[in-house]
Amino acid sequence: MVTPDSILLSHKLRVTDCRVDIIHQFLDKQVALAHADLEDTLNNKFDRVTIYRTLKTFLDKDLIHKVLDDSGATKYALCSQDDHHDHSHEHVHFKCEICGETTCLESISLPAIKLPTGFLKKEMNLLVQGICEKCH
Amino acid sequence: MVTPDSILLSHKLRVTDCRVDIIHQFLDKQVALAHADLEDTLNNKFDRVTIYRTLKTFLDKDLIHKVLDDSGATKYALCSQDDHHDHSHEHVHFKCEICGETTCLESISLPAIKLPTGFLKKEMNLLVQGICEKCH
DNA sequence: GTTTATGCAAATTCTTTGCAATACT
DNA sequence: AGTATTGCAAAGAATTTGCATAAAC
Repeated sequence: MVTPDSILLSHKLRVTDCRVDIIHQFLDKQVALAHADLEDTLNNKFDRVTIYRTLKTFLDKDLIHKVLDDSGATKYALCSQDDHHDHSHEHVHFKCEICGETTCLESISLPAIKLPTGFLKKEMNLLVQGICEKCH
Repeated sequence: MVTPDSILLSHKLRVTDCRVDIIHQFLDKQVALAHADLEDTLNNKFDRVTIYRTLKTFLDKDLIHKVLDDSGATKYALCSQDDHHDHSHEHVHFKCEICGETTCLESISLPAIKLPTGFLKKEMNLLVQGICEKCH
């Protein structure tokens, strides 16, 4: 079973309140979160700086990844905990222009893209924008 | 022929030095530019604030569009000046992780994506990251 | 002449850094 | 006990706002 503690331990990170709470947020809400979202939800339980540092640590340890967004704010989402070995970052995300939420569309796979000669592909991110089921 | 002046006039914007210079940058370099890039290149010719406001105006008038980037900096590129009518924003961009440049791959078209029920697609952006021809 | 854009100053917001105190293993 | 994490203060970037001056039409 996937819990904040098991995620932290498997990534060789110490179990602290702040880290557990932040992972909880990602597990609960199945949407991408920005620093400000976490600050709001955890309402002053932790210092703003601690949240910044926690996100950076998670990013370094490949526990979360950045989610593209055109709003200017950097958003993050949990990396899939299954494929620890092949660290494929092929993501399809959907951003609703009404509620602003970004959801990860795990079910959809990215089609192959043929790049011009000389270009080497390492990672692909597809962001679809429109209106989500809830706001429809 | 596409000139800064013609672009400005067709978008019902006044022709000013700052606007002309910024459009020149976009036409010259065929890569996405951030505010800081423009500030550097135009080296103190215009106030930092004026560049911010110019970018916002261009964005509002659909003269430029945001280009997705995971670095945190907001990047922009000219909208294609041909299809003024069908304002399709289907973009494929390539970001080199060595030089950091983002190029618009006009030649590549985006494959169709089938969204789950209830989702309405309006815009799609594909960002491919890797190593570009120059840095190869 | 009227309207819009610019420059400057200053206010906000966002993010990072240093260091002592605290919590984790 | 030893190492990593947190909170606080403060510094540094990035972005926005107000207002008087200057430029465009």
